[in-house]
Amino acid sequence: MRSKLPTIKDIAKELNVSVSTVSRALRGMPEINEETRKRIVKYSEEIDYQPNMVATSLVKRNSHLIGVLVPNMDYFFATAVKGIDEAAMEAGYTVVISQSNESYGREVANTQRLMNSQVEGLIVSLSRETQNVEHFKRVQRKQSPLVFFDRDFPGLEGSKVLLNNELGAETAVSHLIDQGCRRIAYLGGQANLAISNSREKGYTEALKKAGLEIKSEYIIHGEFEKESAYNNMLDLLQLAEPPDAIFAMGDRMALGAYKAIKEKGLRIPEDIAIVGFNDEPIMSMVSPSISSVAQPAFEMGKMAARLFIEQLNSQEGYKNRLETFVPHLMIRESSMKIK
Amino acid sequence: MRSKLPTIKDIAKELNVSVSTVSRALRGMPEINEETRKRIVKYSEEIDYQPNMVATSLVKRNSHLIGVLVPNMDYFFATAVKGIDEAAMEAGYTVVISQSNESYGREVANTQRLMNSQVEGLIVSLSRETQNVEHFKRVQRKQSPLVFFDRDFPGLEGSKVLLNNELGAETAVSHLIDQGCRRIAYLGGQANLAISNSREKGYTEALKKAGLEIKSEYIIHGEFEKESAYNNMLDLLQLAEPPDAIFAMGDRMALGAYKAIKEKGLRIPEDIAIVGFNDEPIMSMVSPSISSVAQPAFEMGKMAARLFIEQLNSQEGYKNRLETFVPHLMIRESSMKIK
DNA sequence: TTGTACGCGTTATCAT
DNA sequence: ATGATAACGCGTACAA
Repeated sequence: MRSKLPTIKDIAKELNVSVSTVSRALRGMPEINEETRKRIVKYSEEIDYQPNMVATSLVKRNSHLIGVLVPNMDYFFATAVKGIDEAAMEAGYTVVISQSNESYGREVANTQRLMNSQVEGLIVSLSRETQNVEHFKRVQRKQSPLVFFDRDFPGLEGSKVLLNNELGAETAVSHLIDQGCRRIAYLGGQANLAISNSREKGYTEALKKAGLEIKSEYIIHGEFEKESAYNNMLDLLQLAEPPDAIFAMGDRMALGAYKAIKEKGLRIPEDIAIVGFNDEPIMSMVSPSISSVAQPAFEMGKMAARLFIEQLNSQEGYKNRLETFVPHLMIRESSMKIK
Repeated sequence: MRSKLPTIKDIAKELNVSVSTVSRALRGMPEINEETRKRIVKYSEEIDYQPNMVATSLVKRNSHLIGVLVPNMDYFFATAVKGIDEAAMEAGYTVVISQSNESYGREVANTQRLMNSQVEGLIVSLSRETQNVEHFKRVQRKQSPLVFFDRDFPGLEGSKVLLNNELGAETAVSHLIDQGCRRIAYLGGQANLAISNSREKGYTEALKKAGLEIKSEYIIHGEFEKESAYNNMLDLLQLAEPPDAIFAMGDRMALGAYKAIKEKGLRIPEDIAIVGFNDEPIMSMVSPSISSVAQPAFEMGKMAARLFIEQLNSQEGYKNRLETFVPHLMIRESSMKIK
């Protein structure tokens, strides 16, 4: 279906003026007679004329579309996307979102698809599976802006908006130490994940600074899901010296540990304190509420969009930028031993 | 930045053939000499030629872009969008997402923005504030496909993908009755909201069928947020005959009630049972876990995209379609009084 | 099988 | 102040 829409040609014909006059009038160029401009504007509104952005894009060589590729739409990414959207909108850009579902294959496919969908460049957060970033080379060869956020990878080239994960972890663990915890365990992700490693580093740093021993049996590399953390927590509870605090690299994992601890009849935070990472809404909804390291997701998204547009408007020889954000610890019941 | 990209013209010049030959070869048209096609394909790959979709869109008069407008990115919509994306991708379409943040003003603005961004039509879920749907008339005048999902409004014209909310509510309340509950309260939204009313209707239906009295003090019209439900629940507990079960029109509200009940030292489900609506992940994560009515979000999204594409490919005189989905009750600890 | 020429809707350049 | 015309990159009748 879809019938033919009116174009500036139709307007020109109807009003006996040239297309250029119509074009100029509609775009409010100065050199137009006020009379004719009014006639043109009036008639355009009558027939509900809408400019065809595709044609404009072709001439101007831009689509004003930004491709966004995220692993999923959990709270963090949904919020970040809102930030991207807001900044993009302000600058007159529209966002095309695509989810990789944490799958490398889909990430590659979606990268292609987005680039073929007229987007002017990409804002990307890598999938958890991604261990190869060749598919982005194409984007760069095209000289298109490429901004990564939240997730990094060795050898990745492009502007980046990252969180100081190490600092976040260190802050969280130091807080647990301040609360009197001495046997703090780390529930982390697979050993090759950049984010997990940064947070682990922050964890060990905090322990070192406090002069506490780093015990390998307190450092767990598991899956991201709740179930995995639940099982790992049960194992931790079997230790001769079970931990008196848990720092989890993600809220899902924190919730798994939380469940295991509760089921064993132990008290939170009295017996075992917990701090998670991401500050998902659920953390404040459960009882006792759970402390968590919050990321400025919205701000990070905004910044990503800003870097994108900056690069778009830049001249030859743009240098990739790196913006690092500082996380903020949300202290809740699960880690408040000292009232 | 952004340098000039190679076009079929460049390829034609380099290979001493005409642009039409290149165009045909690249799109695998049959009437091309196998020799020349190989030369062309080979060279195109060498210089990493990427077709300019903007130009193609202009000629073909389609952008293969679907505009999606959702109120937010909570679990339901995130999942629905995944469904839309999947079906769209299969059909060669790309999705442009925009969030209204439950604001009428943003909905209107985003509708305009999307339509100006070359999308071929819209898949929309209304914002909670929306009480006027004039802004969609424009889309329809353009003969563009318009599909609404999840949220309806009187007088709204377009294809629709809805949930049988009444049935969902009735199922939930009947289940509570089966579990022995007799004083069931309904935590609903503002009185002018279609979804809230449908669910309220299901609630009263179930009571009627069981021959139970419908008490107005058990029917609450509040806000969607947890806090509002929390306060309303506290009020309910003050009644001479407090309810022995809560059916909430949304999970957030269920969580608010949940919190109030727990704080008052009452047991769930023994003293008061709870059923929510939406089946957000959190419902299975808390303890006791909370029953909830699940919507087939992914399938609903897929269907919306299918209707969209169907309409796009249809001839003159397409009739709007209505697809209704059946919800499914997830029974969990919060409503299992009979083991 | 291949080439020529025009059109898609708009903007930009150069005249008038 | 306005008009004619050539782009933008690609697809496609029509010709050859």
